[in-house]
Amino acid sequence: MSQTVDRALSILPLLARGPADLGTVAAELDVHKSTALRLLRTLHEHGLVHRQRDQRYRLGARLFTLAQEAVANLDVREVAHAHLMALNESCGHTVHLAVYEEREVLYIDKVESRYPVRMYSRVGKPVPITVAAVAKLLLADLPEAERRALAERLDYPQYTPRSTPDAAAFLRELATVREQGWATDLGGHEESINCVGAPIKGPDGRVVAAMSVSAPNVVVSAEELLTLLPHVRRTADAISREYAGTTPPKEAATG
Amino acid sequence: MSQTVDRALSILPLLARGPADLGTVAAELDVHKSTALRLLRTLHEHGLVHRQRDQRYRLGARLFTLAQEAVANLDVREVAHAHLMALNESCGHTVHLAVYEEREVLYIDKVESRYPVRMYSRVGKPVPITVAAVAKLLLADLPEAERRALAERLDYPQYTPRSTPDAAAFLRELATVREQGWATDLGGHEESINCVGAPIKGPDGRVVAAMSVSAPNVVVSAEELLTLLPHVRRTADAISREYAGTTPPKEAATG
DNA sequence: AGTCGCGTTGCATGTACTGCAACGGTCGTT
DNA sequence: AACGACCGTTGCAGTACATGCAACGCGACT
Repeated sequence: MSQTVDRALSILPLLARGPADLGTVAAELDVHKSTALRLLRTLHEHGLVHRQRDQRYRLGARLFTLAQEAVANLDVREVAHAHLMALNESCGHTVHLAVYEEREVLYIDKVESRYPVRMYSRVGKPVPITVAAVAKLLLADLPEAERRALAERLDYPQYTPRSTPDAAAFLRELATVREQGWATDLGGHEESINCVGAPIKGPDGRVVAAMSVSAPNVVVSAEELLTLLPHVRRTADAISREYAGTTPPKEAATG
Repeated sequence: MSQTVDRALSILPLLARGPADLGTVAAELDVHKSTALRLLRTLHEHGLVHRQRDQRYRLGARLFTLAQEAVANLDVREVAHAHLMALNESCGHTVHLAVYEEREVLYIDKVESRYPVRMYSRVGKPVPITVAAVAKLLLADLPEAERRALAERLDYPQYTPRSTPDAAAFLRELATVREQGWATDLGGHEESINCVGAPIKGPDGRVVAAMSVSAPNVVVSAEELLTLLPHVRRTADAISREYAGTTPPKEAATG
């Protein structure tokens, strides 16, 4: 809505692809060099971009600090962390915590597997939204209209033969998930990786986050992993209760 | 330099302190509500701020993604990680990796101690710049003029009696560090915590990052920790060599 | 030494940002 | 249930401010 700011912010994802010099930035924004310069300078003053010795621009450290503070505001994460650690202690597998925001699902915490074979993922990375167990849990709770609209607009990449094929199938899956109160991803993203997840609910009953346990076939079979379901659900419920306790009753905080 | 962008970006640190509504933001920026609205909308479209259910604004998830991608561009981190893990495996203590950028030093990687008593720190958090071993290493390598100017401008908080007292002492310390090629922090930040660190150098010999091992007194004494120095230096040198190998010879990348 | 490329600066033009005032919805109150 | 207060939102006129141009300075490469 604000042209200047819009242009300035467009520089960030551009630099996320790697360092760039002034000319490149100006060309990509389709503005004059002097314009790009002033925008970059402003970003620089705020620490969002950094100028390296060869004069090219990179994303800056302040982004780190901000992201850090952003996550600090997500109270669920604080509450959940200890529970996730405990779950990891007892089962040994990778544990994830994720939230939904602005048509994206992303991991906000992770406890690494104690097994040598680990799943690749990273806190802050968007989650494959059509297949991940945590994504299903979070989307299943969206208001009907929003859920339907989102499902229609998504891409359905066929990571594996078991990936969700299309919007219709996805919506059916979400209905099931909402009804049963838990979700799985059985090789829908990576052929050999399975996940079981459960929702974390706020005091108003709405899903504020989702957690899952993931393990590769080579460590435990899908059936064995499913035996962890009660444990996962108990953990999620425990987090929900503690979260309800710490959250000011009226505050409808997302995360 | 660009008023509009400047104002828009000022919103981010403001929201980092916690969610805020439109009126608050407008008041803090000292602009009209409608102006604040348009800025917030633009930030929103780019995913940098998120609107929660109570209509208040929070920092958004895209910040995470960007920070994530920013760090992915720091090649030192990629190279260093395995070495840091190995060092942690062998000694068990907390291992940190840090870089200098825009008058700040910050942790970009960390391997947690295997001992129950752990040092508090967080990736992305600014480092106490006048006392931390990694900060000394990074600042010691700055060009004379910049180093001196920075030292004069810093605050010297007395965390403990052994904290660096003033600019003169700090500059002397940096000279020593530069000469000996390693640094310590013996209770200068937290009374009971000691660190030993060594620099990681780029192909041109300049310090691109610094690493350190930290442990509380209750686990090992300062003397014991110092016996790890050769090990730490060997690790830092190994990273330097590998980094020199992977870095295009001409690229003067900061991180 | 000369030329090319890139970042930088000052300035005139006009665009798009600003603040105002009025509207509409929601919540809390009487 | 009706009223009032509050907050977010919209359209608009004026003008501050962002834009692009052209010229300069600097360093690298030939």
